[in-house]
Amino acid sequence: MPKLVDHEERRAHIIDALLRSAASSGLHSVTMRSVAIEAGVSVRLVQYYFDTKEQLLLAAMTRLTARMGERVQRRVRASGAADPRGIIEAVLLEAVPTDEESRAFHLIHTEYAVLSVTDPALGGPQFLAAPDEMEAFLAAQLTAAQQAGAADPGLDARHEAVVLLAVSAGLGLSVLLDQRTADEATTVLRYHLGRLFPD
Amino acid sequence: MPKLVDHEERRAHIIDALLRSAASSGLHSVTMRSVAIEAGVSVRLVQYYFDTKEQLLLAAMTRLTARMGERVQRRVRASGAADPRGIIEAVLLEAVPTDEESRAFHLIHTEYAVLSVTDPALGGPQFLAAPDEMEAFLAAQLTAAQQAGAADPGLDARHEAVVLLAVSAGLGLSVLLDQRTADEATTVLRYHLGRLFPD
DNA sequence: TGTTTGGTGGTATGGTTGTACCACAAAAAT
DNA sequence: ATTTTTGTGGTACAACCATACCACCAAACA
Repeated sequence: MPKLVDHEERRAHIIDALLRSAASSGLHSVTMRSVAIEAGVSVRLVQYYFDTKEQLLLAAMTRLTARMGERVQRRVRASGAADPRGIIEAVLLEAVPTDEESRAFHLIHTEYAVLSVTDPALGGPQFLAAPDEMEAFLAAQLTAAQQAGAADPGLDARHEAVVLLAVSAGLGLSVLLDQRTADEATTVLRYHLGRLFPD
Repeated sequence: MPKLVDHEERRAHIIDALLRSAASSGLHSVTMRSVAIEAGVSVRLVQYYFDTKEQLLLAAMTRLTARMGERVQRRVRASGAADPRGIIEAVLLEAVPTDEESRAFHLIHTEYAVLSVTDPALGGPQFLAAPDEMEAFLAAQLTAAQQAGAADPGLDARHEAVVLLAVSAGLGLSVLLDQRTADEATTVLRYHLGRLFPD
């Protein structure tokens, strides 16, 4: 079997074109043609590597969540935080779109999420697994902080984890909608963390 | 001039058909035809009362936000709350979709909001005014509660108002995405309020 | 009574979309 | 050397969309 091109690399190239296109004009406006043009290939090629548009969208969503996960991990590592508070802060601040890439990711991710409510074709459980995991992780970090005496022992870790997730999602969305600047959102998030971790 | 039909009533009827259609299959999938069918009228009529699709969508958004505002007011009145805490709780709990109507409203509203990020035709400031007003209102209520000795005096009212708005939006979204039940969201929201208003 | 005007239906049209189909080149396998 | 197989381009097609256009009816006004 002749294999001249790296399939995965081609697919990634096309998906990135889709993400770029979706970032500027919205996920709803991406078409096979627009993706092809943005990627600098023919429509036939997009068809070749992703049989149908639905599969293309699905693959793009998978890649998107993967890239977002990488960003979180990189940020946590870059923050150099070892204590629960630093880790929590790093994780949650990733939900606030600062640079253009982050803004694009969150916008598209939100579009996918909203779309998945009415379109069952887009993996329903795709949007359930990650937050569930995150919630458990945050609760564990909070509990650890409480045991270390860093966090208010009166807190209900489980509930606070849900609040943290909700507030970061809500703040992120408000920044996306230009209701707030990223700096304001960051300040508020830090303030809220300060209430959980008394100095 | 012969005037057999009430224009506003006809428009409302068509818009409600749009909202019903959008609630079940998503705002992105509403077409002139689908709205006409749902409303039981001809496509020509939809054209007649709303010249273009864009105007139809705009009118529907206006009506949607109006209906949502009414719901908030009705809920506050129904709660019979006179103290800041009761009022705040009533207002924020309206962001949690419980009944089907509320769920539909919030879904469509969110779709509009996300759409407005990339589509400048949909009123940009439409989504800025309401939250801004709400934030000021919540901050004022919090300050009043602090002065009455009901709320923790150590709180930064302005920041807490932003947090409240974000957490209710985030919780509402998570309920919409079926990440959480409405009951869980309600419990968490009440828990969070309990932290601001010590018993 | 005739004529304007508001309300309605049906249909044509120009454009776009996802996808299927056909052809062809070149590398691998035989 | 010939026959697969993989990658690629171009194009055709059926469906659907928003909108423009044409015709008609009945109510109001003259």
